[in-house]
Amino acid sequence: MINLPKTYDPKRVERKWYSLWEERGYFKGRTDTGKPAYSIVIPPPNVTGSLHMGHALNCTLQDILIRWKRMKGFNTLWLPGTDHAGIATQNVVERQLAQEGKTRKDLGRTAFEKRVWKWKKIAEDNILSQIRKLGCSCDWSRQRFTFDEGLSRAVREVFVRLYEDGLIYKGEYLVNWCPRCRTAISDLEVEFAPTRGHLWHIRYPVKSSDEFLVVATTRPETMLGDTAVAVHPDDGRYHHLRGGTAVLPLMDREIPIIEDTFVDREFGTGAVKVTPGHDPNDFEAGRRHELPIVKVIDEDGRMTADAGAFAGLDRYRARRRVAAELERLGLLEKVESHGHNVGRCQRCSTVVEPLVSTQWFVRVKPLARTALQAVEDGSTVFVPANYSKIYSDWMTNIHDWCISRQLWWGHRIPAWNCEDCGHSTVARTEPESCSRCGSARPVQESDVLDTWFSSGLWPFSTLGWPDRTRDLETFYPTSALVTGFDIIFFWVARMMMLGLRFRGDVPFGKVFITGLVRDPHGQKMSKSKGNIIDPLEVIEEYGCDAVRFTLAVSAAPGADIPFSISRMAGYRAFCNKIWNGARYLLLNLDQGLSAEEEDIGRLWEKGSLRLEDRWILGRLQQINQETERNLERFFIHSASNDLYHFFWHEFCDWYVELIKGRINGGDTVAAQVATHVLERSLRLLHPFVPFLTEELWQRLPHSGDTIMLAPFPEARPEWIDPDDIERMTQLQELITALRTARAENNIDPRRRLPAEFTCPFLTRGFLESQSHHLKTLAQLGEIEFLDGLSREGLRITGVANTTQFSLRLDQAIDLAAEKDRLQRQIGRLEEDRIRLDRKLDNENFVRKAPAHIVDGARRRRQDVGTQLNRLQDMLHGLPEP
RNA sequence: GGGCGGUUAGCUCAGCUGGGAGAGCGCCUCCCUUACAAGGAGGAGGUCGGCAGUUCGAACCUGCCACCGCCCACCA
Repeated sequence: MINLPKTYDPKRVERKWYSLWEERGYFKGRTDTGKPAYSIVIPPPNVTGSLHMGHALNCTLQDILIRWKRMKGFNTLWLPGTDHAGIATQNVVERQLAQEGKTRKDLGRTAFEKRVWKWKKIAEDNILSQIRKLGCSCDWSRQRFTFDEGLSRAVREVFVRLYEDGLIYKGEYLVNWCPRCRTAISDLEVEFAPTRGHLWHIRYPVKSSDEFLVVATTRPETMLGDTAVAVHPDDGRYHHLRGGTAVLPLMDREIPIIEDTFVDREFGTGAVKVTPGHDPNDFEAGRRHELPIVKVIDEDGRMTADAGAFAGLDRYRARRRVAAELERLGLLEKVESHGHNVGRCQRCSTVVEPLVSTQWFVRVKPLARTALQAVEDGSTVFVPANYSKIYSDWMTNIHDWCISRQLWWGHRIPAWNCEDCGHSTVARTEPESCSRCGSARPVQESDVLDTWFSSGLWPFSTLGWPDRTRDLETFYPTSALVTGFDIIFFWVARMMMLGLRFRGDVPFGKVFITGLVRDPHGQKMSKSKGNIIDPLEVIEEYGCDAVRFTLAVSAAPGADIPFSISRMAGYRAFCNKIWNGARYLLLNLDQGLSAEEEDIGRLWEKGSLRLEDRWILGRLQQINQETERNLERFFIHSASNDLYHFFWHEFCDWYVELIKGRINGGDTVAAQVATHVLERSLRLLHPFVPFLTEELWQRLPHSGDTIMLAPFPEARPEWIDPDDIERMTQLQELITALRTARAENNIDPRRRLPAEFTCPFLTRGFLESQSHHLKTLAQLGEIEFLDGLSREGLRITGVANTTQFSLRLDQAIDLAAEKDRLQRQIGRLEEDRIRLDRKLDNENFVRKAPAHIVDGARRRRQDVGTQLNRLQDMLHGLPEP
């Protein structure tokens, strides 16, 4: 006897199967097969901590795709790995050090790097075990890390080639600087937030005049670095000052009054102080007008020696002091409250300081052109499609990318600076001498690369590039990328540019953009709100398959996902339902029964199948087709939802209930069909709920070692018979109407009631053939078919489609309630009748609408008429209360 | 300042190519019927944000408006 517990126990099952799958090498991609490849590279999680719900969603979706394609016979590869995440990881470790009262400088670079590597190991082990707990079928033999030996080689190769092609340059420019992280960051790493501040109006004396030029600024401390005042060339108010000079207060520096169209005449006084050293606009203006740059704020956010009396002060302190000093001198005209955007460091929220420094940049325009083209011509397709516009807009307006970081954790820039002539020699390996002056004293650049530089290579660096490997040949370009909208620019765009540049082909054919996983009320999950749901905790409590299914069914493309615990409980129940549906069949099955497609085909041809068999087989084919279609277009929410409904509410609720009598009577046909449908359903469900389906599949008759490698079912459209499905629907509606009538009259569900039916001739034949089902599922006794219903005795009555029924009672019912029920039903039908009449009376509708729509309306109108007549009849037939 | 998305049942959301408004959870009634109480049967609940237009027909297409959210942008 088969021993299956009454409820599904995920823990036991999950432990068992994952290690077996992995040990047997089922996850491995191959290079020695003629099968078409389907590959995905994981968006590598940062080694900063543990996985959150977003990762769980992302991984689940990828695993669904990979498992599906694997079953479809593709040579699949899902390549896992992690990201060294430069600045983010360095910050994590620095925080740990701070707990010990230390800074990274106390350790020194080498010891600090060692410390980060130690942490990396811990975080990575943790992350990888979490990915395994999610059931992900990654090829662990190909696991990569953005900072491992091979990938570092790829990074150097790319850097050198870009440099040689003139696409990387070093120079002194204004960059975004984080004074806390003490590094330059890219434009993307600055997050702007509306902030309430002030607008200081400052009087700049005009040289050789009593006049003042009033400028407005939100950052008075930067005035110390002003090297001009700008007005609009068409601004009549200032024409008399053309070519003039202003005297910078506090510094007593003479600065020119320049004219430039970047000035907005409407804003403030129409005169702008120009600080090329600390403002992006002013920097540009400074270059146009060849203005000197005075750097008054340093890398720590303190005032430099060039800030005169304010040197050494923190920038905010300096702001207050400058304002106070101006006030004292009567040069502060007014201070207004002012709202504006302030940029902060993405990693630490410190207010970013624009300052001039020497950095390395990628000239991205040439790269962006190809990357733009590839999306326009459909080589890479975004799902949902509207993201391609967001991508294109960004690519079109792209600025050069600052790639150097003054950090310790990351790929050292492969450039060696000459101690003698200052030249940078860029090379794949350490050069013996300076490439310009030949000096033997080149020292490697201490800066590291932006972490996205290495992740931008991920789709090919992980496959062995720059070597020409079988892996590259087989799996590049990858098939799909699954990722969040938040890293389209950071990551997707860079991969597109670099993939096209170095592989001559897009890195992926499809980009599936997922939304944000939110808390059950649609709020963003965050530590401060305390509403974080830990994937591991819910897996522990509800089982991996329930968590996966919840994520899958919620994942409408591009939409955010409120992760609902109550919903997950519902899907855990679904897992249990699958378990018990299978359990029922297994407990009642003959061992050795064969339920392969050919067996069912023979039964079909011999005509041994009954209506319910043909119906469920037809529905299975339809669901199979739909699942395929939906997965193909990344409608994972629809695919999973359809399967849910089919398995539970069609297979279990109807089919299994319909055949119980046959099963008890030893009908092997029913057993075969049921087993077949179950086995196919498990395969269809496997990508979504891998553990449960494997566990059950192993107990069913089949060939093969694992459901993972069993073929994904292919629909047989010839098994879809619309007539069967239509008739079955009618039967279901009648049974439901009978149940409703009983329930609403509070009839004991166990009591069998004798029934009379009146219906059209054709329906009668059909119902007679299905009367056993009516008896079982609606708890009926004797059934009679009459031309008109008799009226004697106590009865409850009802109607479904064209069939009228009457159930004889031997107990009193609440006549008022029954009357009320009939009237409600009549009311609803009356509304339908009016609506349909209006439609059909409309000549235009009849003339212009497609024939099948008009026919459908006519048929419905007829049915509604019949039902109404019958209900009226019944209502009048009710005895007075 | 530009761009994108959303507004559907008490809650959270589906609704594909325009043609009888759906799911899960919650709520109410009945039932522990030997697959499953993490279950079964039934029920209540919606002017599909507003207005206008296109159409025989609009939750769906178009325009305007309102509110919410997101992204991008150098307004001192």
